[in-house]
Formats: sequence, C-alpha cells, structure tokens
Amino acid sequence: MVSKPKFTAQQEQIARIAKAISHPARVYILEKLNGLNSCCTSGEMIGDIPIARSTLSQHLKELKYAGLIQGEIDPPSIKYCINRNNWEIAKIILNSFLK
Amino acid sequence: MVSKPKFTAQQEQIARIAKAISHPARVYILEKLNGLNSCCTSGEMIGDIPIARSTLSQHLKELKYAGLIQGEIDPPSIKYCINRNNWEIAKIILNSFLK
DNA sequence: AAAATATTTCGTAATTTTGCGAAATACAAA
DNA sequence: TTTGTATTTCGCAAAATTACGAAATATTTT
Repeated sequence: MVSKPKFTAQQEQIARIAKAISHPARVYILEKLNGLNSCCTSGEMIGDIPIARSTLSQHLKELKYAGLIQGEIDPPSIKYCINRNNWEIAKIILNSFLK
Repeated sequence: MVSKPKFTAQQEQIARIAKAISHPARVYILEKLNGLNSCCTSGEMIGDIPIARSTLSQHLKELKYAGLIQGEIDPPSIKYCINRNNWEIAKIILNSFLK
C-alpha cells in the first residue's frame, strides 16, 4: 500500500446529508417544511418539540448551512422554507445509496 | 401548553438510522457489504479507508449495535454481513421520510 | 507450549454536538 | 421614543463522537 486511501467524495457527501438528518429536531423541521406550502416560523415550530428556542435556532442554522432549508425575513419573524432544489439533490444522493 | 411535547417515535427512528449512516467510514462499510455476496472481514476493509484498525472496529460495532450489520465468527477472522432484514426496514423508514 | 494471525477492547485525548438561559438584534406599533 | 414581539447569538457546560496505539482475546499453526 503505497499511498493512504481516502474516502470518496460520494461517501463524504452521503455522510454529510445523513448527518443533517441525524437529530429528531431536524427530522421534525424537515417534515414540517416539506408539506405543500408549509413554510413557517420558528415560533410556529417551538410548540411541537421539547427543546428551547435557542436550541431550535441552532438546528435551523445547521440545516441552513447544509443548504436544505432557507430563511426569508418577514418582519418581525423569519419564515423558513425547504430549499427545494437542494433537497431534491440530497434525496437523489441518499436514494442512490439506499438503492 | 400543559404538557411538554415529545419527538415522535418515527422522528427518533429516522434520526437514529440517519446517524448510523452519518460517517464516511460507515457509508463505506454499508456500501461494501451491500453488494451481492459481499460479506467480508475487517482486514479486507482496512486497506480501503484512512483510519486505524481499532477505529474501524468501533464503527463496525456501532453498525452492529444499530442492527444494520452482523458479524459471524469464522476463525481466526470475523466475517461481517449486512443484516438484510433490518437494512430493508431501515430503507423503508428512510424512504418514507424522503418520500 | 509458543508463535502467528485477526480482531477487539481499553485508556486516553481532541473535537464536535447538544442544550440552556441571558443578552443582543431587528423591526413594528403605540 | 419606548414597548413589545420574534428570533438569534453568546457564553458556557455536559455529553457524545472520533481517533489512536497498546494491550488483550481467541484461534490456528508450528
């Protein structure tokens, strides 16, 4: 073995997507925003789940960073929606792994 | 709000499965064992990925604990295989989330 | 019984994740 | 401009994850 093997880009990508889904709060958020026309605010989500507002905010931030959701300012709230394009790509990648 | 809401069992289950897939080493293992007749030993896997044997062993243990793979003793090695039944269930659950 | 082989478990360290409450930010309404 | 509403960011702590090498375990071969 001359050179050290690396994980493939695909393996890293699949793992990254799975990680975004790997917490029940994030599963909840994605489920919630995945309905037809179901963008909503963090205030509308907080009543459904057993975590603090600041913690929910962190999970929203992670999903935003992962590109799976996006936030639109709608004062005085922020309306979160699925990033349809990236979500479709993520689904295709995960599905290819699930075969 | 009288009682604290909880995550649903489904949400927890989806998150748990996603977590099992959320590391490139575990993605690699699952890909490797998912081929037709591709049970194999940790020694046959270690050359493909950039981690130590003991670390690979930890990842195998996690996947075993998650029920997605199983190890059969085949002295002096241990032959790992997909747990077909649980893998099918996991796929169905994740696919239902991905819709 | 000693040596060799395959793999895991142990001990430990570094990093990341998860969580909370308090403080800060942004905007609208009074 | 003060107040109220919605949400995030900060600071911190606890817990979990990832990683490694050394030691331990189990089994076969010599």
